Amino acid sequence: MQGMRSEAGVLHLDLDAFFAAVEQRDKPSLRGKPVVVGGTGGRGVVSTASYEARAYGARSAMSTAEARRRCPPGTAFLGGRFAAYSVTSRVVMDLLRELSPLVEQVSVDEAYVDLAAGGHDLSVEGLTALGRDLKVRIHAATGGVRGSVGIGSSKTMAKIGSELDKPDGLLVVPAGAELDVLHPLPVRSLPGVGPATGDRLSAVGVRTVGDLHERSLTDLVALVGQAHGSGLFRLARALDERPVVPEREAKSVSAERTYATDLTDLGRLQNEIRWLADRVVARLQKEGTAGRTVTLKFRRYDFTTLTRSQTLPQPVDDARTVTEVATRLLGGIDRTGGVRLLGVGVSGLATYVQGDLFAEDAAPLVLEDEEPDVAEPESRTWYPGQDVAHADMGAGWVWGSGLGRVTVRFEGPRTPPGPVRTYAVDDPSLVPAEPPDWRGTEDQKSRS
DNA sequence: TCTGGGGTCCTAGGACCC
DNA sequence: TCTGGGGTCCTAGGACCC
Repeated sequence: MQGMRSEAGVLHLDLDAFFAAVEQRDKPSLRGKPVVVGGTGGRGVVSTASYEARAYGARSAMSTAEARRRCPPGTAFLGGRFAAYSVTSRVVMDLLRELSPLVEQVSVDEAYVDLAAGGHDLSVEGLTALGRDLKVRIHAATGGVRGSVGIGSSKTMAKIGSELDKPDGLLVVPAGAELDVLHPLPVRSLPGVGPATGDRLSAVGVRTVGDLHERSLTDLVALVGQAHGSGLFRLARALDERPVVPEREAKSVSAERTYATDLTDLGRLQNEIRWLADRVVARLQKEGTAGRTVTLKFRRYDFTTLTRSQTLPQPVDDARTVTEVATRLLGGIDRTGGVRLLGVGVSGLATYVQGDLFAEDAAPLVLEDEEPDVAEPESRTWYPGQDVAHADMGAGWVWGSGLGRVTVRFEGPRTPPGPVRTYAVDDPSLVPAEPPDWRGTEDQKSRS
């Protein structure tokens, strides 16, 4: 059948209660006991509950407070040691790479392997032996961590296979048996069907994948949208040709923080934004990348969440610009009642080299009357976010710089959005000034 | 003490261009 | 003067995943 491999050549591995398993491995006293790893503060949530803790009802994404209520005295609540998880994860991923050059790591504890690309015996017996052997090697190499393996003709079938037989499971779905496995399952067990989609489907009587199979493409698209609808239509028929892709470029980098108590003080909010921007920028620089869009995420005391973003003419990776753009975005948000969470992100990423090329031919700015002399060497240090004065245009701030020119937006902290102009870097009528005074955002807010 | 932190993808509307 | 599509970019929000 079109869209389905004729053999079960994709493997999915999911490590069982991974964080908790590493803790139990490293602390023998925790073995056999309920262990909950996650945020331990007042607003923490559970990352991983050991199977012993799951027996009491502890679950991932549950508030830690709720997990404490459910679990008996003696349950270990741990904050998590991500370096240890990361090292253990690498050991496992290296084992997978011995199976095939095509390994797609989805997260620290999950990966797909294209077994067909690894030249394996893809008979059911061969695959079963391979899966069994892999599980044994993982357990030995990690010192006790176990995983569940699913093998099928597509990523979806492999993932469903590992899901159906965990923990410590192994399920091979032979080519041709897909629909028999799929159709009795609740739609919620399909990857991509969450609470919202589940409710919508349920409302029209679709509870199992078999029910889904009976619906027309048109109905499904009308119900959940074009992309999701056609995806579900195909999934119900086990049509999934997504390849196993080893490395994917990151598309965004972000950092966010939930505060133990809601913040109201503007100075404190600004400090937090700076701290978040520093973290994001450190990672951008480590990866040698930069991005054009800066996003501020904002969660109010009542959990309503909004984002504000601004796309800059050129990619940025410096703390100053990211901080200032994010701080500016904060100015437009009503903070009444307090802030539960702040986040700062940078997206539209490009590598440094690509970034320069991009800026060269895609800078959406018309060069102004004074022809910038690109050949002229940069005689002065300009950095995005810097305040400047211009003889004709008045006060502004540096939006982007590079390639012998500087882009200025004439929009000071106390002035409304103004025009954008690009000048040669040595334009004498452009004069650096003092850093902006962000206390001005209060004025900005009351005026809007 | 309800509801973390890091992501991806999709949708929809408006601006703008051809 | 009115009416028109298509395409891209940007912004905001939502669903989902681990």
